[in-house]
Amino acid sequence: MEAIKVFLVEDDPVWRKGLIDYLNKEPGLAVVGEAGTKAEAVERFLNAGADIVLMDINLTENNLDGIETAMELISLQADCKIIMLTSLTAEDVIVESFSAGAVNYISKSSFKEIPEAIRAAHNRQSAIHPTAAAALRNEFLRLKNEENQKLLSPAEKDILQLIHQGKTQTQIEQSLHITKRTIKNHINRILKKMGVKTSKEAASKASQKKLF
Amino acid sequence: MEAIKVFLVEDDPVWRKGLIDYLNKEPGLAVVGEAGTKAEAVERFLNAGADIVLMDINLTENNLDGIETAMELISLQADCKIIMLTSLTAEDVIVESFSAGAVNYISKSSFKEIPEAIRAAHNRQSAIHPTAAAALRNEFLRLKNEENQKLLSPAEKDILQLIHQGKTQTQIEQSLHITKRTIKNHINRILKKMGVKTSKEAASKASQKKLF
DNA sequence: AAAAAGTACCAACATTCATTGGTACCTGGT
DNA sequence: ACCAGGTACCAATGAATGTTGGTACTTTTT
Repeated sequence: MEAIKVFLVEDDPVWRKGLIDYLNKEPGLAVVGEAGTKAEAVERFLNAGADIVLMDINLTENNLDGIETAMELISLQADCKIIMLTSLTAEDVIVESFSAGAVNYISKSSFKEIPEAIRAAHNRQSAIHPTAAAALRNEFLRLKNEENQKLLSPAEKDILQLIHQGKTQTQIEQSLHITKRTIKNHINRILKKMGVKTSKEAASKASQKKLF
Repeated sequence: MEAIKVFLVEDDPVWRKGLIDYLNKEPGLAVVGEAGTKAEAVERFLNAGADIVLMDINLTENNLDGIETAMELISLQADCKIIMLTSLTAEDVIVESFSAGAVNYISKSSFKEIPEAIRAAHNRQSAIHPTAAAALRNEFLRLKNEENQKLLSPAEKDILQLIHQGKTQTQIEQSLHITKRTIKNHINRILKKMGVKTSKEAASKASQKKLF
């Protein structure tokens, strides 16, 4: 079986040398290219013909140009699999990395897991590391919630609230000073948007999903 | 140290008995409540005082009422940690589960990992399983992309496209039959939206992030 | 210096979406 | 038969956003 070809992007010469030696000793892994800057990475990447990219996020002091570099490599080869390597655990950096297209995110402190992560990425079994997975889940929930908030218009939310409190259409008519016709129209749009059949269903579902 | 208290929701009596025996034998784990239906779960959950819920997704044949049940339990106790248990690997079911608020998603076929997942969830170290993590990542990318598409208006996208092709404002003026003034205004809004300083930057960033 | 790009406002117009209400009809329960 | 809820349209109004272009000026590039 052929070795998995790894392209390494790391500015620190000590880490670079250390990682190359370390990975080349691993059975089934071979470092086929290396770069220390964004420019070098872009220049050498396609010729290296790598399966996996291992990318340090801080290519220069106080800079996240590894994320930019990742995006560049993906524009060069859409299906390239990039694993981010860093000591940072800030959620926004993790999220940015995945947003840029990275398949995994590993802390330099747990560098022992790198070979396993490379193999997993190569087999499309993205076993995302706990801290990164938690960040991804949080961001997913944030995005889902944002999407949910936009589903219903203010007037629709008002009406659904009152239905949830058990009010009839006649009672809502009095509460909001609008005609039953308007209410029926709003409810009809709500039912279509939410894919349910009755306003009670819509109200309880909306309450569970925090749609209002 | 006190044992982690687990509440089990599972309709199949064989699995239910098996899981209870299995988990109770694990050091540090104790099943403190069980339910076979949504109604039972809602009724018994708060009294059980559990730390973690292990929830089968199919409480009835061909039904995903485990997801609904999860949402119900979360409305009862917002911070309850629910692990979904299922044999399904459909991406939308996984996504729905996390959307409902689950912290993890385990296949019944890898039931040996359940104790570890329970401990991880209890320590807030959500080590999400590979298949689920991949689904979560896909959905995250889908949502991010949707968000990205909305950043720029149609006219702004058109202009950015042409800039990316290397056209000058004078050339764009001729292509789109609008004055240079309009173009400058569009570009100005684009630069503010994207937080960059030049239109070239904006164009290459937009191309990388697939904003048009 | 000239050309190209960018900044900082303002304003008319179009389009899209939300809100409100209309007519007319169907369904399920009491 | 009546009433509440629901379906299927249509339409006027208002608010928000997008589009286009204006004046006037500064910065950057060639």
